Amino acid sequence: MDPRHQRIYAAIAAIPAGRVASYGQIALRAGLPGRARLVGKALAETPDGLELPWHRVLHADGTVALARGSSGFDEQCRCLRAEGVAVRNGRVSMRAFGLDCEVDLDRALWGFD
DNA sequence: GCTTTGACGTATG
DNA sequence: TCATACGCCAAAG
Repeated sequence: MDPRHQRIYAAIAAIPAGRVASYGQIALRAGLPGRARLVGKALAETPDGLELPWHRVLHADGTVALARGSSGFDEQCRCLRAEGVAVRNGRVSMRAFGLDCEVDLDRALWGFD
């Protein structure tokens, strides 16, 4: 297994439930600054059997990673909501649920950014 | 080797 | 909010 992918998977696995992170943040934690696309690559090629909270990985602006309307999109939203993350119209408030942000449910649910 | 193609990010307009 | 441009780099053909 490519050690870079291992670092990426480890970084993703380290995201606590109820929180989300962007591809860029994952790349950073994996020691690959600026290699966000590589994170997407790794996720797209996640080996079977490896359980990863991939649904906690979003775009930098908080939009859900997968395309709206795709099956993956629905599942990602479902998993996030199951963990208490507020998904509104295909996007999450990074201010409220991002890794190093204070969780502010009121603000997240009210929809302020 | 070169080109195309991404589960991306930032900067602009 | 949406679109474009550009940087980035690995994999596939």
